[in-house]
Amino acid sequence: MARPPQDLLQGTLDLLVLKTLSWGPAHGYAIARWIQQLTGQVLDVGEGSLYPALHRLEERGWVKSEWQLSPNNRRAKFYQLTTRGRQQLRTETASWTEFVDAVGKVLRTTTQPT
Amino acid sequence: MARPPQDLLQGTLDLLVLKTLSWGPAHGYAIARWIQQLTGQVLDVGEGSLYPALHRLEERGWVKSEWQLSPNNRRAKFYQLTTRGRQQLRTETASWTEFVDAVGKVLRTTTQPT
DNA sequence: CTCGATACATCGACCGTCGATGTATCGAGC
DNA sequence: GCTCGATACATCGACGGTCGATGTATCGAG
Repeated sequence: MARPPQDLLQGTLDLLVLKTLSWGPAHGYAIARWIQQLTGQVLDVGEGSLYPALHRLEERGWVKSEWQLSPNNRRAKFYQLTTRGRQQLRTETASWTEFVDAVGKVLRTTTQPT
Repeated sequence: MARPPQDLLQGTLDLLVLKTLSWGPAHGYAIARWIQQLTGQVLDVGEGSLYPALHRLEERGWVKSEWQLSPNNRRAKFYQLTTRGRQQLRTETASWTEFVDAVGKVLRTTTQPT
């Protein structure tokens, strides 16, 4: 009933994934675990959300993928940012900041505007 | 193509509306204009999003409505927070903060976690 | 040999957003 | 009187992203 931070994930997943990939190439499973770990379980990216997102990003030309072997000797599809993806990351980061600031303005307001 | 802050509105509209109503009763049209004004046009709450949201909040018992006359002498439905709505506002504000912090953590990270 | 973790993927249901569209009234200006 | 823009409500269908469930397969540990 109480809205968990989960539901806020909307529209932010792409940004999160792009940012994660800016640290270097990675495969999906690792991305999900890093985000979860970094945020202390606050953000839990389900695989059912992540893989579609990854495919979406690839289709838009922001990432490209390549099959490789993970450090654990398992086959894994490694994703890496493209040039356009890097540009997109900048754009989305800026939008995110602008958005958070805007919401912050409303949350900090205590009296009715005239 | 570039994701406008608009698309981030997801899941935040309820919070925004609840907060707006915490300043005192208001009708839908005014809520939309206040948010738009406060954020310098960054957030543009369409009426097609706002009215469903308002009805949703009412159905959940977080706001209640009453027909009255606006200062301009037009009929308008004034919404006001209920006790449970006030509680909900607190909860959602906390979630929002937690979420923003979590995303911030990821955005501020520059190296791959181990 | 089994089990848990790793790793990929797809599917349908669900829900909220958004643009378009419609109605009606008030006050201002001509 | 008339028209027009702003005020104010509302609904609709299309769209898109998220999520839980489910399925597959492999590796290494015990």
